[in-house]
Amino acid sequence: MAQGGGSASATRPGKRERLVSAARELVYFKGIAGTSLADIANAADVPVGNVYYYFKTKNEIVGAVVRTYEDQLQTLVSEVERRHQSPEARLEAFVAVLVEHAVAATERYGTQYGCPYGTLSSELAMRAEGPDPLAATLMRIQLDWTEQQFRAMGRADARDLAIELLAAYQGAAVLTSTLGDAELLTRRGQRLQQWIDELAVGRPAR
Amino acid sequence: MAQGGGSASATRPGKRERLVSAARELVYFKGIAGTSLADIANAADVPVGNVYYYFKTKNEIVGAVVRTYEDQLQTLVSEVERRHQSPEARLEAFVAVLVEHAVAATERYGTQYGCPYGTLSSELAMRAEGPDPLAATLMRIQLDWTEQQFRAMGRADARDLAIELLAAYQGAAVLTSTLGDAELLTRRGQRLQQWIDELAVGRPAR
DNA sequence: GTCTATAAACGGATAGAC
DNA sequence: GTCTATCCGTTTATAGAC
Repeated sequence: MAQGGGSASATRPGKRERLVSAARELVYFKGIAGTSLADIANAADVPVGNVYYYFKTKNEIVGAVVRTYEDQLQTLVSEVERRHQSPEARLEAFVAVLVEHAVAATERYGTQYGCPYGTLSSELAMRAEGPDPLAATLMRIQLDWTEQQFRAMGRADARDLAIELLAAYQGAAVLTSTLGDAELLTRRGQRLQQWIDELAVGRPAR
Repeated sequence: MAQGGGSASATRPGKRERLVSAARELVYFKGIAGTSLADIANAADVPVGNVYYYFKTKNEIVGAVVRTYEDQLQTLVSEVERRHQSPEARLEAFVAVLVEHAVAATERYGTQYGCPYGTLSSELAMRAEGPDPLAATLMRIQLDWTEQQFRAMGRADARDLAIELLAAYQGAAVLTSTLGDAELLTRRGQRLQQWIDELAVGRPAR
């Protein structure tokens, strides 16, 4: 299968990586359905038909993009765990990074976009007939890790809190992109961090 | 323009209404991009090419769908205001209806779908170049009404609370559809109502 | 006013030359 | 292993018959 899988030590950028990278960007901005293979190939500076040498189907490219996000999330939480000791500090840092990413995308381009994980997962869930495991993965990774932090804080309702936190962030991202208000996400992120703080201080059951 | 606009007293179902109704359903389940004019015409029992007699373009149909949702939201809040006096009761009823709608859609079909307003608005925001007023309308209507209720409760931070409430609901809808967990939305809805209760009781600033 | 037939463009995907 | 040329289905949209 071509020249090495994903994170292998390649000798150069590699067309496969370029394709996935371009696909990720385009899918984030225009959605899966709104992104054609020609768009991807064009953005990656790869001949159109040549795409099929690296991926047998469009869905396979989307799968690779999801895989990229999985890795990114894994790296993200590892980094957060390395830099912060307490679960509450880790959660706050996690929220901060998510918000930063979205804001960074906004500054690079004109309009306001939502959470990459959320929009991609939503579209995957919609295009699938029944429940789609691929659509759930990214959310579940975040959910599991967040729950773990709340549990480390001694919360018995860790799962519910994890759902509450992620839902709050995802919803804020939706409002941000639909209203086109970049500041909304930042403000909501700060309030979420405040909420985490309050949970950490005491108030056992809420 | 054919036989009467929207809510006029027509003599029969009418093809235009059938088209919009079919479009609304399909767009909810498959998204705008995932729904073709042939799908819509087929579901509405209208010849494919004939669609263009009623709508000049696909975007126009989508616009009509959005318009439908606007009316539905207007009816919804009017009904809620008629049935409930206190702002907190109104907010709780509003949340209850939103959750009910999503759950009803789940029971009619197999899989779990998100909030119709949210998914549609998100897709509209994504397909537009710059900020899209159409994408913002549905959210803004809900936001304004919700803010109004919080203000009636004497909250100075009414706008922030409105954003918090809607974001919490939208996020729960995203998680629900991506995880395929129907119960999640119901549970989150109950917690939101509880939260509204607590705000009503006292705790002025939070 | 209603519908059929069809155009024009684009999408994903393939065969096969280099 | 890399790229070109192309096929075929689908999609939006139109022209024009009834």
